[in-house]
Amino acid sequence: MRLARTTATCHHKVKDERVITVSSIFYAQITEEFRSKGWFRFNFPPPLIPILKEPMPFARLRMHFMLGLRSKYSVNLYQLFESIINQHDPSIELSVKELRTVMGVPPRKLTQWVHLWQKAVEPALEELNANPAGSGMHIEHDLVRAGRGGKVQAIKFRVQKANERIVKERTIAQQLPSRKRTRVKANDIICSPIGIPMFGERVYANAKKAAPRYDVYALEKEWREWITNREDQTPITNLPGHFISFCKSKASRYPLF
DNA sequence: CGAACCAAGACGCAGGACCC
DNA sequence: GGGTCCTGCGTCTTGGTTCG
Repeated sequence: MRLARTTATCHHKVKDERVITVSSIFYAQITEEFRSKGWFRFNFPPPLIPILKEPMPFARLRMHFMLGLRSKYSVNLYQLFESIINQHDPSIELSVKELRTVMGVPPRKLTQWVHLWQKAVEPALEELNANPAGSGMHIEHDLVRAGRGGKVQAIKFRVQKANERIVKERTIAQQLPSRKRTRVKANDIICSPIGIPMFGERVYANAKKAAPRYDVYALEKEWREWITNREDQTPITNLPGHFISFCKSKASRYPLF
């Protein structure tokens, strides 16, 4: 319940137009019977789905490492670097103003470059580079100068994965099943707490087509009981397809008019 | 509960070097 | 020559923790 009340605010673009989306992170609807059996069914709000499907804004953070960082500026820079490290070109150039925003420097604080550098940027880079095994990365930088005195205009960061991270990611990639062998689409199954997984909206939509006028959720309950109690416990490779066939068979034998 | 302590963060200054 | 940077140092503020 608490999670369902958590809201997300996303700044993104829709057809070259800047949009702010404010939404709950998911909504939940479940019968008392399913709840008593330990099932939890949730759906993502429609405005959030295209945002969640876009992988670029997301990064996998190492929380144990992040929590050990001493400076708030180290934390913010670490999040930035994790967001670009998997890109083809894992580098980013930020103006001083953008750097201040990214690092979360309050307005009218560290206004001189020397202070920003000495007290925020340099200590943060040193902290992240001091433990490449923990951060999983190594960061290099170049200062972009211009004008009299060579005033710093921008800073370019280049992020490299640490060797341990490269080896680990290769190992994980080798352990993943081949995509060609994956018959069930990811959208078809929402979560799998125990036993038979719950289905996504696409499966229910197809089930409604297969069994018009039927309550597909009641059919699902019937199907799950049958699956659980059947004598022949041969594994079913395509559960969503099996459920839809069950609905189709039921509707053809007992059509509702 | 309040004082003492500590670390992080913020800011200032001096002197020298560099760039336009 | 003026503007800016860097290094090094010191001081102050703030927030959190520890201890009596």
